[in-house]
Formats: sequence, structure tokens, C-alpha cells
Amino acid sequence: MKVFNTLSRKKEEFLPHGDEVRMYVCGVTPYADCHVGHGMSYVIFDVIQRYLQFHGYKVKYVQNVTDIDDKIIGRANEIGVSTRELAEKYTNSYFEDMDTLNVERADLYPRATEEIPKIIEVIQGLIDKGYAYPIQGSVYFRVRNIADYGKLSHRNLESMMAGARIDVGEEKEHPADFTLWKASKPDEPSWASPWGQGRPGWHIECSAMSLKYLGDTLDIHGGGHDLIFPHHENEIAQSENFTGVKPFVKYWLHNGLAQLGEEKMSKSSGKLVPLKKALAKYSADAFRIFVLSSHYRSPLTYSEEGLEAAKGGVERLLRVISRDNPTGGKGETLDAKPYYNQFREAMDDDFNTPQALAVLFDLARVTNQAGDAGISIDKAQSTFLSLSREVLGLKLPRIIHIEASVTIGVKTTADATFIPGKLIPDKHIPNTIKSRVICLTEDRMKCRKERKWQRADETRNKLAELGITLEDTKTGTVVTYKSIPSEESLNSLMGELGIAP
RNA sequence: GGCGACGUGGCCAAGUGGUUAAGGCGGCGGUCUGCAAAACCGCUAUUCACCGGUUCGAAUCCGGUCGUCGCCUCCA
Repeated sequence: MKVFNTLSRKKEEFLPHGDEVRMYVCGVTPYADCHVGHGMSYVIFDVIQRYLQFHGYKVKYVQNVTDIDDKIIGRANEIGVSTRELAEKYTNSYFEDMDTLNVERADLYPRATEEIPKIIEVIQGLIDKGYAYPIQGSVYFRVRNIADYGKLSHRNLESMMAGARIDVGEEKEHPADFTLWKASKPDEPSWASPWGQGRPGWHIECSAMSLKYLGDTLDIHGGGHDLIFPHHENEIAQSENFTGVKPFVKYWLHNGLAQLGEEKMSKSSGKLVPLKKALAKYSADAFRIFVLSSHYRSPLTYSEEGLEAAKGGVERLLRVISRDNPTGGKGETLDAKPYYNQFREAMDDDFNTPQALAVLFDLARVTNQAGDAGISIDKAQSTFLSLSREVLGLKLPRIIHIEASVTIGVKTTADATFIPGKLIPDKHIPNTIKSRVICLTEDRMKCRKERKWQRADETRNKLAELGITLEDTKTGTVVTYKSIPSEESLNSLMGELGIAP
């Protein structure tokens, strides 16, 4: 298995140093709702984590929550709540979104505010070794002493100075020195430290938490491409010089950023789409397919067209697993092994999910072909499900067929409650609605039997207008709810057709 | 200014030296169907931004041009 390492800018053979992969991914600063860029990033690392497990690795996955920083303080003051309340609210919102997206929980979500002792320990250690210095209640990292500073972002101090965009803090020895501990103002949340009341700087909590929970060397450290500098660069400086152990991280993985139009999606630019908004309109499966159909290191331009395309793809996948296995067929069974192998090969090559998806769609086609030809597809379907659900984290709910009745001599399979774009679980459809729809469906079955095509088509069209599609198959009619209609609308339709409720 | 990434069919997107350039969405034609839908079949890039070069051979390597984006400041 090969992964692209930002540090070497090369694909490298993935060799974790223990029997457990230690993985750390930068989490959120909970001061606002997530946008689709966050969704993209966490879906990607979710798939990476899932694939590692699928591959047979044990994974210990830690993700931080930076629940104290300038933005949290600013926002909390703005709306008049405590920083704790604000962070709590948006941390919950984050988990809500992750659950919607079917993102598996990390093993641990340490909070910055709960790790102050470890943070102080690391800062003190750095001071003791001469890598940091306190001034007026704050502590700064002394970048100049680090020979290999810039190795991750592939830049050096001189070229950074040439950019001339670095603030020259009066207190700092060098403009590139960064804050480890920030002296607090009287009205700000603060913690006691050897340097006075204050709070952690931005980068230090990740070093402290990863060292505490995963040890001196991580196998994987992930995050958005925008974190390479300064965040991850500074983490390396802090961690390696505190522990004296190199490397701090074996493999640095960075995902490309979500873009809106031609620009990067970010809170500061205001160019963003809230994740909740996207997920109100599109299913988690559609979102995941959208994200995974481009390579994780490439930027991804968010668009409704893209989501629509993904939605269409989900529908195909959904139908494959919802097919009945042909019975009384030729006794042959479709062998999905070659597709399984190709899928693994794609994922082994730096998590090439677009390629893996292509394999899945190929498997979808041959499965449908086989099903049409009366060849057994149950093995293919289970391979298909395992790859799409376990590895890609798709939900792919099976369209369920419920035997409604056989009153008219034709097997009626009603129900089916899922739509590819947006999921409506069966249990969310009221029985009063279901019974009316079944009634209408049975009436239509009768019409079809009596060759009253016009009336049958009319029922189908009217139901379609109400968000319910009917598909006639050899074994019956499959009903799919794309939205839940009102009882009145169904009553009036039944009235028009002269059907007693 | 420094560093980096990218430019593949109508849209999205794999492929990075050698079979007919994956896959999805969309479109067109067909099979099936009472008609649809779904599924399946066929067609939809002689060509990979442009110009040169290396090579027996390049979308893939090198040089240049144009265009887009990212980081260098908070950011997944």
C-alpha cells in the first residue's frame, strides 16, 4: 500500500511502525457550523481510516477539538454566551453532521481546554531546552534555532521573510516565532500557568494531544492542505524538539480544498456552503460519492450539478443491491473477485477513490448483466455491499419490497421507501399515507389487468406529481417515495378516481 | 516576489512512456415494456490548454507560452 507523503512529496510504501496505526487528524474549531469543505475533509479521512481497518490494520484515531481560541472568544462575546457554551453548541453541531454523513467516530476527541496540564508541560519542556522563551506572560517558539524548520512546507526562513507578510510582533525575537502560550486580557477565559494567566496558542494543543494519546511518533497525521503551513510545520517544530524524537509523523496526508466557483471555500472569504444546507438537499451517500469521485489531494469545486450527478450514481448503486437474486437460473454464480481485487488495488494506490468507484460501477454493470441473464448475483452483491458500505462508508439502503396484496392475481410489491437523493426511511412514512398509496397502487394494478391504460397512467402520473414513483416489474409494482405527500392530496386523488378511502 | 498544484469528451473525473484514453452524470439510437421506469446493448475525445523538444513511441518526460487555483495571515 502506498500513500503520498507531503513531507517527501512522493508516494511511499505505507509501513506503520507498530501493529496499530496511530492516526491524528486536525479537528474543528467550534465557533460556527461546518461548511461542505469540512464535510469533504472528514469524509476523506473517514474513508482512509475505514480502508486501513479493511486492510487489516488496527487503527487508533484521535481528532482534536480546539475549543478555545481568538475566534471562539470573539464570537462568544458577539452573541453574549460563554466560550464554553459556544464551543459546546458547535461541537454538537459538528457531531450531528458527522453522524448524518455516516462518518465513524474517532477513538478520542480531546478538547484543548481539558489538556492544559499537558500543554504546559510541553511548553515548559521547550523553554527548558532553549526552544522557547517567555516574554510578558506569553511564550514564543524560537524558530531560528531549528535547522530543518520549513521541511514540511518546503520553504525556508529567508524565503518566508521575502514574502513580507509576517507580522513583526514587537515582543518576538524573530518575526517568524509563533505563540505557544498567549497572555490573556482580564476579561478573557484563562488558565494559570508558570507564566501567568493565559491560554494555549493555536499549534501547541495538537502537539500536546498527539504526544499524550498517540506517542512520540504518529503514523498518519492528516488535515486540509491549508494547514501545512504554518500549523503542521509548527507542530513538527514543537513536537520533535520537545521529545527529541524524529520523525514526529511518518506520513503527512493533506486533502485538497473545497472550492466554490473559482475560489477556496472558507469562512473568512464568506464563500461557503453550510454543510447542513447541502445535506438537507442531498443524501449522505450522494455527498460521499461526490467527494470520492475526485482524488482526495485535488481541489474539489462544489456544485449542485456535481451533487446531482452523484445522486444519479447513487441510484444505480442502490438498485444493484436491491435486485432480487434470480432463482431457478442456470446454476452459475457471478464471480466478483476480480473486481474486489481491482478495488483493493485502486485503494492501495494512495486511496484512489475515483478509480475504486469506477471498479464499483463496473461491478454494478456486470451484476446487472448477470441478474438479467439469470445468473446468481448474491456473491457479487455482498462484495459490492462490503466495499461500498465498509470502505466507502455509503449507507446504500436496500429498497425493501413489501408484499401488499395478491387480491388481483398479480403479486403486488408495494413500499420501497428510499430515494437516492434523500433518504426517507420506511418508519418515517405514516401508515395513513402508506395505506392510501397501497390502495391507489392496487387500484392501478386492477386497471392494468383490465387494460384500462389511460386510468393506470393517470394514477401513475398523479402520484409522480406527489413525489411517489411507480415502476412496473414482472413481479409487481415497486413504489418509491421521493417525498411524503399530504393525506388530503391522496384523498382528493382517490376521490377523483372514485376509490373509497 | 517565493513555494506548489492544476488545465483530459456537453459537465464531473481516473490514467503519468507502449493494447481500442477508465468510470459517473447527461444526450442520442436500440432491446425489453400496453406505455413508462429500471436494466442491458450501441453511439457520444483520432485526442488529452497551446508551441517546440527528447524518444522507435508521449495525455504521460523536458523547455517555453497562456490560463486557473492554493500556501506564504485565521482556515478542513
